[in-house]
Amino acid sequence: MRLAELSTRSGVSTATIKYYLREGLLHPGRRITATQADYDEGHLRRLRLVRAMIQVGRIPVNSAREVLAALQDEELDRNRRLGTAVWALPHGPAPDESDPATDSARRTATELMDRLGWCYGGPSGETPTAPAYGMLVTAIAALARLGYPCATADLEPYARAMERIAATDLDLVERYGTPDEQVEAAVALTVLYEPVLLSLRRLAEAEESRRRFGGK
Amino acid sequence: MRLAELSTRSGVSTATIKYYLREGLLHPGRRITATQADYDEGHLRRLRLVRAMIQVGRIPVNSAREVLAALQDEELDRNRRLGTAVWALPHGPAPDESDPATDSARRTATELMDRLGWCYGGPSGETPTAPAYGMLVTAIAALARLGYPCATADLEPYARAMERIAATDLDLVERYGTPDEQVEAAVALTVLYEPVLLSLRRLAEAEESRRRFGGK
DNA sequence: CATGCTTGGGTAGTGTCACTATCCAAGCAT
DNA sequence: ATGCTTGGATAGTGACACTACCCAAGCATG
Repeated sequence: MRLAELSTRSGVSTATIKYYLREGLLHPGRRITATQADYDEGHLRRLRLVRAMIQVGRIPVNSAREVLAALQDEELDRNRRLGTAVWALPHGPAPDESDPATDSARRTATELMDRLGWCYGGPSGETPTAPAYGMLVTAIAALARLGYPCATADLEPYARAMERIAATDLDLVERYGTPDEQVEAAVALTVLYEPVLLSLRRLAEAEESRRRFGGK
Repeated sequence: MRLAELSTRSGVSTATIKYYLREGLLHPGRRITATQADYDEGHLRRLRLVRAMIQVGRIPVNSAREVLAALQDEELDRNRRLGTAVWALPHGPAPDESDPATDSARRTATELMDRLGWCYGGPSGETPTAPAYGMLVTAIAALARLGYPCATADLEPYARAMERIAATDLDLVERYGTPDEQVEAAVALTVLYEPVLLSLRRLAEAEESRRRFGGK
């Protein structure tokens, strides 16, 4: 398959594919002549994954490259590959340590983790705090600054719901046979179910609001 | 309070505050002299909301302006104000109608809504499909193109979880007294709980993965 | 009252990001 | 031989969220 065909089959312009090749999100094709290269189904699949991560999952190109690199790092076992990949996902601004609300938020988050019995360490297990943990602290601090309640008890129902979601996620992942497939599936499902969750939440809120405040 | 004090109290640079004033995210201060203006606690509060929406909630400046405009539109009742505000939140690319996966995704989404008994219309009730609905269709289609299962039955547990989350959200909102406060709270909680949910999900996935695949 | 610093408003510039347009030589097709 | 297509490289584009600079008006200080 040549570049033009890869483009039509994926719906991505040749210019953009060339950009992804330059950025290392896609392996170079097999060179046929000095001016032609051959791409296969693997390229097509990877290209679709890249597009979905960037456009639907809103992952920056640089992060996508890191995630993909982690996916195929032969040095690592399955767990670490997955952990490293999720580690590379964007996670917003770091907590603002100069703000006292951050300290308070960090205490709330730690208390929540304790109550749930969660570890929040990295893939290597040496408990460098996960990026998602910083993301949580930042969000709790922002809510606190605005005067919205965010005590451990307020967060617990959300955490419990996410516990069930995570179990469902991993059930889906375990449908896949090989570790390689599982790791890719885990990343794809983590990233692409995010918009699914957020949109379902907004729809559910609209529905609940309609039910509570009159159905007209 | 003058601009400089607003800046130190909020932690936002004067240049950025001036930018927000220009963009209409913040009302102009009360003019004292030709070169001085006075800002109050309301400005500080609004500024913190704007910052949180943009930095933590990752809302573009233009969308934030629309959301805030809807919040204080005196023409509308509470439900419509809220609906209009949530309507203005970013919702990713529209579904790609030229792709057959989109048709299939739309059928899946409709079936899901039916099974849950949800409406998916707008705040005005005339059922122009909600932006969140398009967001859902886009995500399902992307998953389908990658070969990941996304049948109605796969989505239902996620939707059920979000149903409970939405109920919790609205319980929090109902703590607030006046409709004005409730509308602001609803938007703030919708936007700022999104990173909370996503980070909790990633932490829960890490925890669940640790439990299933060995805790070392 | 002169001097110099600060203030708020306006304009123009910056860095990042995700592409996109253009150019070029090599090749294939007729 | 001629002209179109291909892949690679370089430079440019438009959106975005600021950010730096300039200016005239004010206040503060000796």
